[in-house]
Amino acid sequence: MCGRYGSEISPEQLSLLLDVPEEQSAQVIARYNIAPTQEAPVARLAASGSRELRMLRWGLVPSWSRDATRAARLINARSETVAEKPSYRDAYRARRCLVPADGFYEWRRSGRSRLPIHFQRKGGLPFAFAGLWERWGSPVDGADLQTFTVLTTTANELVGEVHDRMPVILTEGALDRWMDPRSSERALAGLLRPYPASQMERWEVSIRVNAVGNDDPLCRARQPLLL
DNA sequence: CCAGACGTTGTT
DNA sequence: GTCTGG
DNA sequence: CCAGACGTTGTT
DNA sequence: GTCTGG
Repeated sequence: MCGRYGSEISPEQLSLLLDVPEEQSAQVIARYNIAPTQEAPVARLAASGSRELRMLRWGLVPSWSRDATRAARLINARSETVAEKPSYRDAYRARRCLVPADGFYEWRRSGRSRLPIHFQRKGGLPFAFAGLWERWGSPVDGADLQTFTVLTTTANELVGEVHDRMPVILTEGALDRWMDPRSSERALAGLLRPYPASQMERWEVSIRVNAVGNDDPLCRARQPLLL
């Protein structure tokens, strides 16, 4: 699965990767420990028909939710069932998005402790998670909350040694196909595959990434072997 | 008909 | 909002 | 995902 | 153990 990630991508790279205006990507800062309930940049189709980059909250809240308090639960959507699940199916049809990143964390349980491992494309190349976004308006106070979730699939061999699920990573042509409103459901399903293990790398990092308040390059620094 | 769920993960 | 269970 | 709270009263 | 907040 994917419950934390990082995005150290320059505005130029972001605009190139996502096809969004530079005046929007220029506002985005590098992050090393993005956690559920926090705001993060997401590329989506604007009303004009072109793409826009907007800050949305991680943790999808379905439009029919009574309240937004359980949002932090829906940080991931299983790609195998996303087209049918009531919480996701409308967004899957009409509100797919791209979540820029250049790495993510998985935790290995060792007794009582949880040891984080950083995963990235070889060389740290940027990519996008396949995402969905949703709009929720409180009937009471007129709030307009916009949220997103990250799709997951079966883990590849590299991630599988830690967890059986991993986020869906999109690169190159897959980004446009994911975002194309005309893509068939069959075509979309074909994109929701594990990214090849041969094109990824991983290493252990410090448990300082466990605390959401730590958000700096040290979060992804290689952890020297400790006794 | 109304009431209640609607999700993922991990662990047992 | 929509579906399932009672 | 992990960390931290999980309760009430009264006082500052 | 379970829920909420970040």
